[in-house]
Amino acid sequence: MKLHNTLTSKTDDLQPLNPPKVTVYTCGLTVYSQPHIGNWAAYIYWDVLVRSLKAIGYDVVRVQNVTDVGHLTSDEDSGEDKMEKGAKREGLTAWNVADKYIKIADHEAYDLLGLLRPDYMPRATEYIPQQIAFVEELEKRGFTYTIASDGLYFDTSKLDDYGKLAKLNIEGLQPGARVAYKGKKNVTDFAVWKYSPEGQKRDMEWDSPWGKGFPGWHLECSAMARALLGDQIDIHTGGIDHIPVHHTNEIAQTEVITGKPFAKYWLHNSHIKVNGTKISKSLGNVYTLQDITDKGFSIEAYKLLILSSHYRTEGNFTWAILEAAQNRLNNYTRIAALRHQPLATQLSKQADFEQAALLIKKSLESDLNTPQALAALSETLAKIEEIGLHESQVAPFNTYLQSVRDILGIDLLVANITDEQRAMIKNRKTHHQAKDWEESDAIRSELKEQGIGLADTANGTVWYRL
RNA sequence: GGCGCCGUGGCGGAGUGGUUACGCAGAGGUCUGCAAAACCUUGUACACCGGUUCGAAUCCGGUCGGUGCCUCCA
Repeated sequence: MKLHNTLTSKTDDLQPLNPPKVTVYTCGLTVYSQPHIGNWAAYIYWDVLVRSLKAIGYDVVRVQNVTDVGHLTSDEDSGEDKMEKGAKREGLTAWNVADKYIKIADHEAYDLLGLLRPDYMPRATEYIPQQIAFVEELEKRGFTYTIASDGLYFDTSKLDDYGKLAKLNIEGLQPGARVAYKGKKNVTDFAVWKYSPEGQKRDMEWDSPWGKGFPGWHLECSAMARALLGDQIDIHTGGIDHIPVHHTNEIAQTEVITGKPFAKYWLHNSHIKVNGTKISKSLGNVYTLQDITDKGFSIEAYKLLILSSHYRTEGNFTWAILEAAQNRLNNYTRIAALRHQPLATQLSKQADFEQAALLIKKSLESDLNTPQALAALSETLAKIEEIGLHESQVAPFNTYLQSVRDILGIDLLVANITDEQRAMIKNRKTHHQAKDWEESDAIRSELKEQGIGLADTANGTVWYRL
């Protein structure tokens, strides 16, 4: 498996720390509002990553956290906690907001998108003792300092290699838009523990050796990754936006304590744009899965749209592009339905399904080249459409479709029609042969209402799902 | 201002120093009761300017353009 590693800026061969085990940590959602299609794009890619690793034979242990506290509205450690802000907006407590969006996200990810559930999905609020212990260790090593009535901060100047992931130019940060928060020793310093504002009661706050408050956002990933996966992990994934701050700070904290490289491979997905520009609330182009189904498109088509571009490419979303993906998917399912309708065609011309499956696997082993994998899938299906499926090839074809589902997460195992529907098709054939077009067409339109389309080909009538 | 990414045929989007990516859409044709599908034919792409090379869209430099993070948003 070759993967592009942000840390080395190169596409490296995956060499796990303890093969065949591969540990994967994915930065999860902050559960304070409705997830949008851009959020899901990232998880679709990492889902295929995990599926590919498993297909290769690795024993994957995956953690994906749930950020339910501490994520501020600014990377400057100023501003509000997104959770508390969401609570205010919805007239709920922060705890209720978290529960609400965890439920929604869960439904969308695992019911609608059909992603694989990670082995662990820890909530930051469930790991407060571990986070406090983590900060205590940082403090013991002299990496922290206090800003009165604000919080405990990590002193990034004490690290020689701070910013190695992002290749940060610390000097360059000074004159820019990024203004140092008051009291910080260095612009890049970040909070590991924030105090509850004086005279205010937060929904989420805990006692700590430094006073009542809540953990810094970056801390949770470091603490939970360590608690669940150990001092070192193989692969850490996340959005490209997390490179300069969040992941940089995770590395700083963890490596101070363990003295070892945190993650061996850092994978980052680019963001998908909408209408050629970034997804942003102020631009009003924040779409959800609901919007997709409301327009009559399928969630599976959206997955296909995402996988049609590489995870490191800035993808684009428009309704026209989604329509193209939907058409492509419809063609796939129409051909996949042939698994129930073998023809007495020439066996010698059949596709080599084992080879075809291997082609997909090889593409994904090449830094998760999903567009290339889909091209291979398209070519295989096109061949079946062209020559039909021989009776003896039904089983290999099904095996192939299963591997497509397992590795790409695209389910083309189209269900068979009912006996009744089969009888209707047979009945229509009788009328058709008798040139009784009226009756023949009536049956056809009745089937259409049941979601079954018919095509009279040179080899007879073929059905497909609409 | 700092850091980064990208520029491929109508749209989306891979890849490679010399060979058809692939998909969607379009055009012409064959077939066909109709419909749908299929099949055949069709686009000879790689921002621009230099350089390296026998040969570059693919490597190097520059120019122009777009876009992202640093601020609500993955």
